[in-house]
Amino acid sequence: MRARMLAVCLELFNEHSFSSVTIAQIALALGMNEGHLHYYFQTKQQIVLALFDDFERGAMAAASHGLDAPDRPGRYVDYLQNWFSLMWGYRFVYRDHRSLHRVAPMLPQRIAHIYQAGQARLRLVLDDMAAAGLLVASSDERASLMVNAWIIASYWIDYLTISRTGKAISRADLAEGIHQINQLFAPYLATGRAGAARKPMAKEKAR
Amino acid sequence: MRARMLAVCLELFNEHSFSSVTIAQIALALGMNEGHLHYYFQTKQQIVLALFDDFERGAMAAASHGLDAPDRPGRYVDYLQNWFSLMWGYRFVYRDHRSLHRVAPMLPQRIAHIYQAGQARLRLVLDDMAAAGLLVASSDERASLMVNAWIIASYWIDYLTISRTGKAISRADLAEGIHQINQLFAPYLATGRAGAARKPMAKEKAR
DNA sequence: GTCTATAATGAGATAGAC
DNA sequence: GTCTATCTCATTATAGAC
Repeated sequence: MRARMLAVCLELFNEHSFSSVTIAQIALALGMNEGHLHYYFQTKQQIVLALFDDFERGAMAAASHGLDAPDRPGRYVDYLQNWFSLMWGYRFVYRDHRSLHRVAPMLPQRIAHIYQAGQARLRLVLDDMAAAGLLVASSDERASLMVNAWIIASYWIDYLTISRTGKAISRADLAEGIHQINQLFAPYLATGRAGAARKPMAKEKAR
Repeated sequence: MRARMLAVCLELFNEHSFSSVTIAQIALALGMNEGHLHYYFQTKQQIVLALFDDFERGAMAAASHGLDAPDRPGRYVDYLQNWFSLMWGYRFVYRDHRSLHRVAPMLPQRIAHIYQAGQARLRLVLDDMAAAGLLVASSDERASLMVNAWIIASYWIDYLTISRTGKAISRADLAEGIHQINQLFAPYLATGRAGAARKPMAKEKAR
């Protein structure tokens, strides 16, 4: 039962927003009484914390995805898609983190922690790629790339939502975001259209 | 009087957030009575609309900044700093646009419009730079660069705020954001450290 | 113009019958 | 477990005296 309730809440929060979805609306969607909902979750905070636990687990898993197979080809693509997929599934966390903050003041710290862990892992992926000769970028360049990639990925959905006012966006629109990230890396890729034009210099060492 | 009130509101909204700052707090900061505040602005919507008008004007001005002197050296730097400065001055608009939406449902459209206009102008700047030989990037590459630059710029403050939980961020932290944008363009710059490594190919035409 | 009530909402949460 | 009724609380907005 709890699982179904959380699934419905996730759906509603993602589709609308955390603050605009009231307990009454959740109860309605569940076909249960408003008061009865409090039988399972006393407060709205408990709902959001339960959902956030799932998100946190997913984020940690996505961040570590493929760390065991550093030089598998296509790992980079998998990694990106995995990450975008998670962000789509829990887009309310990104979009509404300020209203979440209001009802669950401990979340910002946990979000910051996820950011740190995720960015550290992403950095490792880039370092691996550099070591494998797939990416030609200095340590500083990799640092900038990592931050820029992180920002574009994290805010892609929000950016799209604002740009296309009115029109709803779908999971399919993530592809465009992935394309933007690819374009970010293109100049540094050892293979590929744009990267071909850039010859690594002697002073640029992989590590 | 209205001007002073708006200045105080802007300050409060930027510092805290639109939704968490109540009419009572605004009145307190102004040293006036809560009821009396409604004498100047009947609703909170009117306050936010007045502030948004200013932001909109600023945004349009910043977007057009230097369009008349296409090839002035340093124009690019000016443009960026101007834009970041505006975003800092009205950061509550970026940060709290969802709560603004709630009280002023017409804002999303106006924000989308500003995005469109701003992005179109930014695209012109990049085209100018390409035409002047400062930027070596195909039309597609410029399109991607524009979007990525827009996203990084628009969300830099939010990104920092989340990353550095607890610690307040200041106007000085914008420099780092500008650095990230510069790094984004670096591989495509005809001059500059990273760009030096990238030789333009014959098939890459400026336009 | 300025203030003191006070109304009007809208939401989350609780008590207690069944 | 499920429902009805109610409480509390914050916040915006209004009415009207001065």
